[in-house]
Amino acid sequence: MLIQIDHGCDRPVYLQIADQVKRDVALGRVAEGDRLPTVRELSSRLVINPNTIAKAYRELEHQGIIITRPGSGSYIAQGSSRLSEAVREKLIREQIDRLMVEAIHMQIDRRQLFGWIEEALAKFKFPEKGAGDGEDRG
Amino acid sequence: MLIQIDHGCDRPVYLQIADQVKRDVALGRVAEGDRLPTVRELSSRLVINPNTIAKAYRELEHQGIIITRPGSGSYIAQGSSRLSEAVREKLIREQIDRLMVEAIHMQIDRRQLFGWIEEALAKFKFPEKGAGDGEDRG
Amino acid sequence: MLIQIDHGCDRPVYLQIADQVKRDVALGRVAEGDRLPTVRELSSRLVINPNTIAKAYRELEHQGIIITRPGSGSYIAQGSSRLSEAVREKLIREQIDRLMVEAIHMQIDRRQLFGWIEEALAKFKFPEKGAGDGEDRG
Amino acid sequence: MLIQIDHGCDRPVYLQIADQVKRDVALGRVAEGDRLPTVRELSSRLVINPNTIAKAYRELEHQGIIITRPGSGSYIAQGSSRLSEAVREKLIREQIDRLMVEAIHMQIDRRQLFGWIEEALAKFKFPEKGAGDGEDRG
DNA sequence: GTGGTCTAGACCACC
DNA sequence: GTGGTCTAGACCACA
Repeated sequence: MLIQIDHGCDRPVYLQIADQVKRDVALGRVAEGDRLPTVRELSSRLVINPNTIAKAYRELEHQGIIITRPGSGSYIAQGSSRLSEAVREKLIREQIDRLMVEAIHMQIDRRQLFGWIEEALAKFKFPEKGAGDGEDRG
Repeated sequence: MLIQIDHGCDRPVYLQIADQVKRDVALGRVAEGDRLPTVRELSSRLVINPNTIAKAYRELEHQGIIITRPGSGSYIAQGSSRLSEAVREKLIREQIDRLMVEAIHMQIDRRQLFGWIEEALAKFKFPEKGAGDGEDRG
Repeated sequence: MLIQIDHGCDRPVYLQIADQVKRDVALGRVAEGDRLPTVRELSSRLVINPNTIAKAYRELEHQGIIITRPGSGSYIAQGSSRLSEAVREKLIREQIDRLMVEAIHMQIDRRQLFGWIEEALAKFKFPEKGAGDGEDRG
Repeated sequence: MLIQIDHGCDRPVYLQIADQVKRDVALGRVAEGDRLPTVRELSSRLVINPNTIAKAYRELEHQGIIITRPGSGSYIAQGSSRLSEAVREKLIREQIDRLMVEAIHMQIDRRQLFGWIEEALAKFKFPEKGAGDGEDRG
């Protein structure tokens, strides 16, 4: 699992790590039950304090993305969201709105933005509920 | 200009204010040259420390969204981003990716997400510059 | 808010703190919106590292018991459990079973245990859904 | 003796094992003098490190639940707690309080909780010593 | 070996 | 003033 930290970025390091693990799960690059790098290994690889890695893993565990077994290591959990449907819709729609606002202020036009979104929709591995819906996209 | 603060939300107050000003510009609710409420007025209306309002305005000015004329007030600036095209594309695509990651982890399916995005694309006021804008960029 | 730490106990200090805050909420000793002691104050009062207090508060926030606003402080949130009904029942019944097992191995007899449980049921402030259910108990 | 390990659970494996042995004693499924599986047998059956099993047995022996005779095996001991009466009462009452706190935060109502407790009280095999045991204690 | 807890202290963002 | 992040390092529990 490749993880990169941008120390110039204002996002906290521990969240950058959590983001990237979540991203790899979302992209299908890691599967349920896969073992994550140990705290110490990632710590020495990224030259970051072990506590910071541990904090990232704890955050992921709180979100139900991984489970961590003391003495053994951390593993990708089953994908499950504990939030109600209404709350999830609200959160995602807010995030979409923020994206629109940013794009407009950066003078991205609608067609360009739409193109990038389509690329992203194709790139990620969505959980398709029905059969035969999106197999030829990703 | 209507601004509402959610103190239960984890987003800093000064960014909530800046977000909403930017949003109103993006939605076309306010236009270039419009005057913003004074720091003092907004401060008493929202029952928020004036320093916080001032910080929000400073943030907006830094992003080029408004201009502040000492002794006169703050005004909506021309929509122009000072960032290079490459940086703007990178930032927006990162934001799109984060949206995909969150949606997947909240088990939103692709079709549902696409629907919400289409609604948002329609709702906001994009600067359409004609058809020949970014097609040869790569 | 009175909080006491037993350093001889094997339960982590940060969980002892979280337990006692939860307990005070459950007993009705603090109400929604009440402010908790600041991290620094509790830290100096209990002679415990501020990070440990902060960890307790973060745990409470993850459980939805409190909300914490940077720069302002931490406050009791609305009582809400995010777990599904089935999961909640399973967790509580497991805890009841553990109680029975311990009591039996400590040779507490059934009547004695029942008495203590009745006392506890009366002592705590349960959310009574219907009208006129348990007012004469607590 | 059936023992099952939930690796997803946060309770340490060695305590899960000890819990289940204690539970079987409390339920009357095993009686004094019964022989426990050997460390080696349980180790291979549960696919768990023998050290972990040994630790569970050590814990049980420490609590006086089992006795281990080197070269012979481990056996269920006589049910007797080495703790003083006051300490036992304190420990059990604390456990009852924790149960109340958790139930309240999970929004279980008093009647529902009482029902579950009654079921558990009936399910387990308490050592009823007659009616005149602890009436003048507290 | 693994992760968890706790301490001590620096620095930053927010109000 | 408030809490948040990160570092450094000691010690413990678990497998």
